[in-house]
Amino acid sequence: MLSELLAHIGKFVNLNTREENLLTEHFTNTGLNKKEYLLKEGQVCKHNYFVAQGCLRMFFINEKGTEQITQFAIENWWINDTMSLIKQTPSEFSIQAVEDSKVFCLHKDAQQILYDKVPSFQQYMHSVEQHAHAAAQMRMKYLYSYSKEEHYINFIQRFPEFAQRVPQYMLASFLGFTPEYLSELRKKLT
Amino acid sequence: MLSELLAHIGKFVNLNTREENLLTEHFTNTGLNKKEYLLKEGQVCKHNYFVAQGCLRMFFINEKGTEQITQFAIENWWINDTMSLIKQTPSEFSIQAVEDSKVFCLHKDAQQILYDKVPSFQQYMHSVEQHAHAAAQMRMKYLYSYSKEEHYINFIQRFPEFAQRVPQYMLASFLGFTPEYLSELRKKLT
DNA sequence: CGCGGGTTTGATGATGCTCAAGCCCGGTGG
DNA sequence: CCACCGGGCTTGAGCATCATCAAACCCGCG
Repeated sequence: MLSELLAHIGKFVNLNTREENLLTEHFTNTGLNKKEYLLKEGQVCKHNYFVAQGCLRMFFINEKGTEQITQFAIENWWINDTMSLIKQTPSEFSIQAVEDSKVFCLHKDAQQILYDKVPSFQQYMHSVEQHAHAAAQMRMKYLYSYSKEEHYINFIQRFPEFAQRVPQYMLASFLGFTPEYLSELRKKLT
Repeated sequence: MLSELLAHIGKFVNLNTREENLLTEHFTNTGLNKKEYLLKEGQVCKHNYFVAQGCLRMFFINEKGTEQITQFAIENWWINDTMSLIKQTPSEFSIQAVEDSKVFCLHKDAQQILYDKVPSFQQYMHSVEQHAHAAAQMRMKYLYSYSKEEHYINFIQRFPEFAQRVPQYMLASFLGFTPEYLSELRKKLT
C-alpha cells in the first residue's frame, strides 16, 4: 500500500521488512477528488501528508478575500501546516487537491512512535526536513533576486511540467501576482 | 563553556551530565568581531552555528552587485547555509557578524556522532528544524499578505529590539526595499 | 445551446525604485 | 581640541513595474 513512499524512503535509507510493516501499520491513506480538502483553515493540523499521486495546494485567504497559494505538493512531496502541527493551534492555511490525488497520512502521535521504533525512518524524515529548509532558503533568495517577470520565466524553466498541470490563475497566485499580469507576460514572451 | 546552548536545549529536552560533556567535547566556539565572517560566498559550509551572544547576518550579492540580506540570527538562533551543508557545494551566501559575537560551531560530522550518542540532542535539533520550517511558512505568508509599508510596520512591532540593533540600511535590505524608501516610510509614519 | 469559469485586453493609477544631491554625526589625525 | 572626512540617513524628481477595474472573449460541460 505504501509503495510510493517506501520507494522514496529507499533513496535515502534502508528499511528491512519488519520496519516496512511497522510503517504500513502507522500510516493511513486517502483518495482525494479534485477540490477535496485535506485541511481547512481553522482546523488543527494533526497529520503530516505524503503525496503518492496527484497535486495539492496550500493557501490562505488574504484580507481582500482572495485565495493566496503559498505551496504546491506533487508526487513524493510532504506537506503540512507546520505551525499548527507543532503547537496544535488552528491552522491559518487550507490544503486542497488540485487534481484527483492519493495521499498517505501520518498522525503526529504515530510519527513519534515510528521515530522511537524505526531510527532510519527518523533519519529519513530529518533529511526531508533539511531539504525543505534548504529549499526555503533558496526560495527566499529567488524572491529577493528577481522581478516578477524574471520570476515567471525562471519558474517555467525550472518546472515546465507545472505550467501544464495547474491552471494559470493558480500559478499567478503562487508567483505572487495577478492573472491579468501573468496573461500580459505570456503575451509578451512569445 | 556551552552554557547558553545548554540552557536553550534544556527548554526542550533533559540532558544528564554525561550528555552535556559529550556535547561540550564536540562543539568548538569562536569569538567574532563586528564585520568578521563565519562563512564566505564560495566556501563550503561545514558547520551549524549557534549564536550565544551578538548578531549575525546572512546575505548574498545580487546581479546589481549589492548585498542582499536574507536572514539575521541573534541569541539562541541557529544559522547555516543548508544547501551547501547538505550537498557540500560552494555556498551562495555569506555569514558575517553585525556586532561582536560569540558563536558555538558544530561540525557536520560531529553532529552525526552526537545524534548517535545523544538521542535527546537529536530530538532537540529536530524540534529546532521544525520551528524553522514553521517560521519559513509564516514568513512566506507575510510576504504574500503585506505591502512593503505594512511589512515594515509589522516588523518593527514584532521585533522592536531589532530596529535599534541593526542599521537602517540592513533592515531595508532584509525587508526587501531600498534605504531611500525606508527613510520615506519612517518620515511618513511619525 | 447557453452558462460559467478562466483567460485576455486595455486604460488608469499606486507603489516603490533610481539617481543625484545634501545633510548629519561620530571617528580620526593633526 | 578642532577640522575634516566619510558612512549612513534624508529629500525630491522622474520613472518602471505591476495592481485594479471593467469588459470582452473563449471554450468545455451540462
